[in-house]
Amino acid sequence: MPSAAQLDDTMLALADPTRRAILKRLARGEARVTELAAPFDMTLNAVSKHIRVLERARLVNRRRDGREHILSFNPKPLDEAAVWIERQRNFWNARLDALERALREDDET
Amino acid sequence: MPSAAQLDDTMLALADPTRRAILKRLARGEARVTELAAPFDMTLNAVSKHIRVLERARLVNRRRDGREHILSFNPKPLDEAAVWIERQRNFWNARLDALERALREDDET
DNA sequence: GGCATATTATACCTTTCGGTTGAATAATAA
DNA sequence: TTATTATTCAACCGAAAGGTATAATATGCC
Repeated sequence: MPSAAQLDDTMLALADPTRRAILKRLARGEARVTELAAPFDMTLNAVSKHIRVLERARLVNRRRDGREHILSFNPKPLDEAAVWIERQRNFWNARLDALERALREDDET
Repeated sequence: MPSAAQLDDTMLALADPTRRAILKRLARGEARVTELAAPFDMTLNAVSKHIRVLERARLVNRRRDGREHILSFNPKPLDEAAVWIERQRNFWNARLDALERALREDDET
């Protein structure tokens, strides 16, 4: 059961194209900060901040190897977000099913 | 193929507990603005703004009936968000599978 | 030691967020 | 017509987002 605050953090982290791109990259394997920053037309500092947002959401873990910080992907919060989304979809579908049932009953009278 | 901007809007809309609660309510059926606002300890105006954010993300549709605005749930952007999340998870799992295969091959030598 | 490299910290700026209050608009009811 | 009800609009506020430039902190290398 993901807390509301955890979902807030996760969704917020996903609500930015730079951060989604970083995650995409990390889903394929670890990387250092500089490597992650390379594709982007912004300061290393800005990317560093984006990484911190991803860390706050626990989507990214940091390990230090000398002066290099090595980032890795943690899918767990993504799972929790997916569960929330799936649940709403289920409620929605259940409602449509009930509506359909009701219409069918109506037909039979 | 959801545009980056569409995903931005969707994720941002989901990154707030009030808006998630509103969506949850709407997944069970339409409601008016006042009805949606009732459970929350904030101004009707604030809720009205949250609804606008949900509309911008196309998660909510508005229909007018006299002076009442009737809001309904649109699951489409939720589907697109789920697809994005699922895709990252797949990349991640593929990577783990490859790692496992590599380890197994190593065993056989 | 001294210099280059990897990364964060701090301070600052502009825009957006989430909320408020108070006024405007539109539709219904008396 | 005059209230009352449903909703938005507009202005404002403090806090956070997303970016910059510059300084600080480690670590690695000669």
